[in-house]
Amino acid sequence: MTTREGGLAAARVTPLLAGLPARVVDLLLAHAVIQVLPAGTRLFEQGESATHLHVVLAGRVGLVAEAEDRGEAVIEFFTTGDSIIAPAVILDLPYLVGGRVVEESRLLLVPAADVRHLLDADSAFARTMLRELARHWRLLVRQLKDLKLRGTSERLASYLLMQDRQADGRVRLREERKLLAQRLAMTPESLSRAFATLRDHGVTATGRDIVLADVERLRRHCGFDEIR
Amino acid sequence: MTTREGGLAAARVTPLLAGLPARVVDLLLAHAVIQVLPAGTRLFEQGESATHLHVVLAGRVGLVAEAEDRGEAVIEFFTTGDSIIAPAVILDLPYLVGGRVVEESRLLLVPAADVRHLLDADSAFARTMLRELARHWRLLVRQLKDLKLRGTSERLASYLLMQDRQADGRVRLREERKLLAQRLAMTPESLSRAFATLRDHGVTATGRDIVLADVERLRRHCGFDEIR
DNA sequence: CGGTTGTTTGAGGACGTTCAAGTACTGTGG
DNA sequence: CCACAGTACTTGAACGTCCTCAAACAACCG
Repeated sequence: MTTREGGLAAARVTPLLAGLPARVVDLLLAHAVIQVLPAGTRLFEQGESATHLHVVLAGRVGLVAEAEDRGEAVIEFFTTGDSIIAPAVILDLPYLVGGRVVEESRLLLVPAADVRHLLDADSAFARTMLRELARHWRLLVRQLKDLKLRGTSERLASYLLMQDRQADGRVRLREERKLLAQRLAMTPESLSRAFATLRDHGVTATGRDIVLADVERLRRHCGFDEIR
Repeated sequence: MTTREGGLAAARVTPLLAGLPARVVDLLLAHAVIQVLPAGTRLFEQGESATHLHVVLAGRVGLVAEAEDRGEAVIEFFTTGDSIIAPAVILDLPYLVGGRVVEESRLLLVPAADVRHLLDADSAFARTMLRELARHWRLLVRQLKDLKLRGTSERLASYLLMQDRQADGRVRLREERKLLAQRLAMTPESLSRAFATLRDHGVTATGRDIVLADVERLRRHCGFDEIR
């Protein structure tokens, strides 16, 4: 499904484009395409050369790593406002990971060459992208900390606390548990047991709705980082 | 130990600064400082607010995560030409990780405010930084793949292959094994056993000098990614 | 040369995976 | 609206990997 004009107007309010001069945005959108894709769609595969910058306008996508005989692992999920695989586009290198639609999503696809050109030509765009990359860099570092320092139930707790943006103790999982398990570097079985463990720490799960009754306790359980 | 002028001249040939107009470099170096620091020096701690961009002019530094009762983990090592913790500086957020000197190093410290100012003012600098961040982003993604998809000896193999820049099968470890173990998310004991396992795959270790007799075999052992 | 620190090896145990059932959802057609 | 199929999730038991603890050995440094 491919729309132009109509959808492109909506793309202009994306954090990535919002602050930019109209002239620049026009150049970026000149050859851009909007796609609305169902869950499960494979956007690109690792090893392919970077053809487009993908911007998530709505929905949820995941970056997926695979190795022979070792199955798949989710590197990270991205949502509304995130641009993904910018590094491959910037460096003009093949994708290190594959892209998968986790939940029906509306995506903006900007040709890689256009992105590279505008990054050079427009410093406001470069600045915005820089901040975006810096933010994502910290996401990955936080995840590495979790993997290297914490066990399964602690990683789950850390993830849930992270998702609780409003800090009201209510989290809605936007991915199926199999994928969440792959993101958290454990099997679905271990994820299930991790949830069981967290029940003793005030976490109740009803389907995809999670309630964190005692956020403070959870933080203590996983040694949560205040640092955003 | 703090030097100015003399050392600052040498800093101009750093990849980060080399391609930039002299006027910009002058601004960056105006309040910058060069420090030569011995192994073990703690550069900054996680949670502190970002005061300086650190550029490694020579030597080796590590980013270290710590959590109570869980010890320390090395997120990544950086060497000559790398700038570290740029994300914290760019976003003006506290460091997510601590900085440690792994091997005596010469560092360039640029005040965070100067960096942010120049990032806004000079698009060439922004572009350089963007590429640097993109490169580092891919380093972290590669590491996440290793952690999520591979076992101990495979992670070690992957690391050794990565260090073998000239692809001649000769690697010199630039960090003590305890730190390498922390970077690879395993104990020193497990690292030792991982080396033992790799002996059967043509890896001989004499102190810090490693010889990879059969690179092809090693790649197969760990499902090595060609993707740079 | 003795003390300190780093590395290896072994034994036992914890955590997480695998394999195998069983239970609960979800959506579809009758 | 219910029956049913297919999928997702949970639970249990056995296993394996990696960690912990402990000791021996090697390397380094004053």
